[in-house]
Amino acid sequence: MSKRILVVDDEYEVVKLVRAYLEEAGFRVAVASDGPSAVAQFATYQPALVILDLMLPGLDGLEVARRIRRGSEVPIIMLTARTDEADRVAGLELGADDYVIKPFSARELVSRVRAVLRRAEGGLPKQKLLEANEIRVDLDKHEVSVRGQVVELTPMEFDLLAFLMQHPGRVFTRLQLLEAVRGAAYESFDRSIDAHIKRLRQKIEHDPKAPRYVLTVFGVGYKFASPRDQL
Amino acid sequence: MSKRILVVDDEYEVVKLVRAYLEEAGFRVAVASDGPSAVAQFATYQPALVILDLMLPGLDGLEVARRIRRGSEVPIIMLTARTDEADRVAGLELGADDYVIKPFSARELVSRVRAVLRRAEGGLPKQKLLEANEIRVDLDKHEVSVRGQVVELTPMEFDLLAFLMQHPGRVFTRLQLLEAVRGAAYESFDRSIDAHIKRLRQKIEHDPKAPRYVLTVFGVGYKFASPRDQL
DNA sequence: TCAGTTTGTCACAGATTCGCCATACAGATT
DNA sequence: AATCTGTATGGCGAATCTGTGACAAACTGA
Repeated sequence: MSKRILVVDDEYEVVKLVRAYLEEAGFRVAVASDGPSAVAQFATYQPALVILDLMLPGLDGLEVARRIRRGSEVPIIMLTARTDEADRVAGLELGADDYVIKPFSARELVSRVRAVLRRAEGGLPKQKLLEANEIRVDLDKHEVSVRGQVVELTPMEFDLLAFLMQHPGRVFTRLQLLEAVRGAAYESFDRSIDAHIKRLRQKIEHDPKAPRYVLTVFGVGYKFASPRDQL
Repeated sequence: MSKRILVVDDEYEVVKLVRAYLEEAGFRVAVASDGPSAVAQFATYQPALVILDLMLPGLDGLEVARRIRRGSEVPIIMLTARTDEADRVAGLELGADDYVIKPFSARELVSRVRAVLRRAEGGLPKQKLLEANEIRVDLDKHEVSVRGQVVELTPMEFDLLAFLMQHPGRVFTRLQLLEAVRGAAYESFDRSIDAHIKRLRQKIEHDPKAPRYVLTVFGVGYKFASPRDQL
């Protein structure tokens, strides 16, 4: 009972490669090369997962995602261009389960497919709401609130907070944070993280001078307070 | 215990730059400028990762990759020209783990190297929790607790403790400890270790005067008590 | 284009940690 | 016991790390 996967991309070479890898990994694969046929294929083929290029002729990739989401909770992995921050955010807002930045390695793609499927069938309801005491992050709505008050964060601030909250207690170096939030292609010095942390604290901490959530680990980096710490 | 990386490229300037960045990032680097010597170097040097230019004189880069793959699962990062979609795809088919498009930023390359290595070794479950009786060290959270009580350590103290606990029972000289904790070429008086040990004991030992965990080996150095000793 | 955001960088102040010294203590050697 | 070598400790200035405000650059959306 191998799983079915729908691959939507208009570059023949990419499709061929991805298909080969996925089939080798034991999946059954269907392919669509444009938006309308993707939607059609999805309806008839009922895949367990969709891999979707955001750049499509005809119907835009985001639009395809929207239509699929309209009637299904199927996991979606987005393929995006390296630079396209805006698309990435938009994709996540639509509930993409993961995204892979082009150019990607086929190996990596397969391992992400496995990871996403594992998560999906693990019965774990997708974690789209991060909470810690009085702070709430809604990944779907891309919205943060503190004590019920909605707080406006910049993309960088939001990504930082979301990432840290997904690993409470764990310490990350500035480089790790840059990489997590900006991908491998970042071009800035790691101290720029300090500035973002500062701005973030000013927006979500009650007393930014004595932070309770976004904590500094001297000589290492930053972490989100683990539940115990917040007491 | 820094990782070895093999860089294969025929452009001297590129190699020089990449090597400088990688070494600064703490890797050891070997270089080859053509296919045959790349294969030879790979065999003798046994790197943890290979960075491979697809455009090589003599033996083609793809061929090099094929030969390396024949006997090894070592991660490979390909360097490709921007335009060459076909090569890119071919490279991935051979199981390259990532590829970087020329011209690339050296910084990006380094961070991709880190990412690929992290993924590669991520497979093996690594010991991220060190325990000994009542002392617990969580490497991820960068947190130490004694009898459930969290203890604040400075970076030096934390690194020392973590290192010693990873080799319980084994004795290290002060110089070895300095090197392990501060990296190879570190100049400082090895007696400074004494001070760190002292402060460490005061934080984690029940009776710092009669330590049970961080033990002195007279005339040699220090060790973490082996399980037997702690009884 | 232009105004308003967002982000990156710099410089400096404040906080923390480290290296090292002087000295006291402990273990080895005769 | 006397002596010598090695280790522990307290403390202080130097070195390192972080927080912050200011400003410039990059980016967005009208």
